[in-house]
Amino acid sequence: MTYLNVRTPEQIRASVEAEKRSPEARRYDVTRYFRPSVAVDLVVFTATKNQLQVMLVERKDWPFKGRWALPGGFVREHEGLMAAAKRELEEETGVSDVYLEQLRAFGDPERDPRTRVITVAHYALILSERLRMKASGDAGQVRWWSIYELPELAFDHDLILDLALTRLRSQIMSSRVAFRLLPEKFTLTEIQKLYEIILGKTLDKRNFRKKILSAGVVIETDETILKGRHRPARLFRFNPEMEQ
Amino acid sequence: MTYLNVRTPEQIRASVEAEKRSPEARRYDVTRYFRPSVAVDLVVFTATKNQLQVMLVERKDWPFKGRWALPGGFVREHEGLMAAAKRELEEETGVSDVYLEQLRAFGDPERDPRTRVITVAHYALILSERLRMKASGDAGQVRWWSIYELPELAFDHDLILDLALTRLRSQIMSSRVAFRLLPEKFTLTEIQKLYEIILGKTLDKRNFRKKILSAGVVIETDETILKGRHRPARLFRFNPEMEQ
DNA sequence: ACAAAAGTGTTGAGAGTACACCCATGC
DNA sequence: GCATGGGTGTACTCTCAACACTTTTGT
Repeated sequence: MTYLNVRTPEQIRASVEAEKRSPEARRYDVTRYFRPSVAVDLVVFTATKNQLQVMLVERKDWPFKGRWALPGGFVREHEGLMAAAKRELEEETGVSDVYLEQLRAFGDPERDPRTRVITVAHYALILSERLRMKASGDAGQVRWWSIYELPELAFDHDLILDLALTRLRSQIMSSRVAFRLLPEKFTLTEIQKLYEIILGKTLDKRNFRKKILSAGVVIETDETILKGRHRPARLFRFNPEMEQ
Repeated sequence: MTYLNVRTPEQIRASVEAEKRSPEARRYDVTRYFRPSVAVDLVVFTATKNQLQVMLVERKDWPFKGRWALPGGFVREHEGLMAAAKRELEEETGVSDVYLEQLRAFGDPERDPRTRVITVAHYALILSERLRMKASGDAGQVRWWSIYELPELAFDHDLILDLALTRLRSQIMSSRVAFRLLPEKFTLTEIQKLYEIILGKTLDKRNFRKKILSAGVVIETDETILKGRHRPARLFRFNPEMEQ
């Protein structure tokens, strides 16, 4: 969309500094309006044990003692939404470079019984092997739950999870996000298993391979891997040119 | 997604009332965290004069005097995000039942030079004939702009508009949103013109008709309309069963 | 030799695309 | 009768889905 004039971060920052100290600033004080708390919540998916799993934390704080919820927390004053989500995820898991994408904001006035909290939901994909989960802050235990055997969730987190799952499934076939859930080198059967876990249905082996290979998203390596008394499988890696 | 347990609004409200007055409430006061201002912004599209047009308001308030921006405003204390967007749109245009959908939240800490404002962007589709735009509140003039001849926009509204346009174009072929931009009865040529305006390219008449008719989204009426010295056109109406 | 997963092609159906002429009307 | 937009069908290509047997290894 080249016909839209997008201001650079430098231009924005310059105007901020120039205008913030203007004598007119006080007259138009927007902070007089109602200000809600703003949080970020994360739907963190991983695929293990033939199940698509989602990360939940057990809340210890009032009024949720013992209820499970999505990891998340409040946005800080000088922090973007994505940055807040990244920080919360790292605090909870110790992992820093993950695939993160915003879903949308949830702002029902009664979604949080404590006070008005608007939350911006994100979803993340993560290799479970990289994880070393730790409890932190107000949160108690952190663990993976199969999406087919979920506990009752706090707030409107069931709605958020539902949306995240729908989004993940609709993106998986048309984009390359699934490769965020795979190690550097993998077999075609491993990718297929992953797709089957995410979509919740079996796929035809020949059609799947044809599609993956003709899409050019994987590159054949000259390595094979042997996992049992049968023919060894060829290893592939993701084609970095297909990042889009 | 039947395996997710979604709480009903009644259940949520009940727990709110039960828990809000608990003696523990004060100990876990979440309002001690930083609270930004939260706004909703609207990308309102219409199609007229062979152009896709977007509604912009001229700001009179500091520090934007004379700059154009998307219509929008702050979310109130007991108001959902969609409700806030609807209210702002009605204040600005007098029109109440429009198609509205959330895009996503924009929260760059420096997107607003006055203070930290997180905005939840929405897009709307509206029949321009129904409009009676009025200036209101802090806003000056309101008018339609062709998406191909836009002024420089305030804030990050160029980014938001860009996203809305991309979303509209990708939804138009797979969903029924386009019919929100048409009167009750219309000719097939009128729909085609609308699609061409939105997508910014010409379409093949025979293929377009084949697709629209076989999708079952329109119902033939027994009326025709005569607009010039040529064969009269058949009028169709939207099939309400295809709402999805 | 056999168990177990890896690997490999063809066919039919449906969707999308390209393309050109007759029809009904007002003037 | 002619100008103007309304209305119609066919052929090709490409994508998707269904479907079964051979290969390579360890034991």
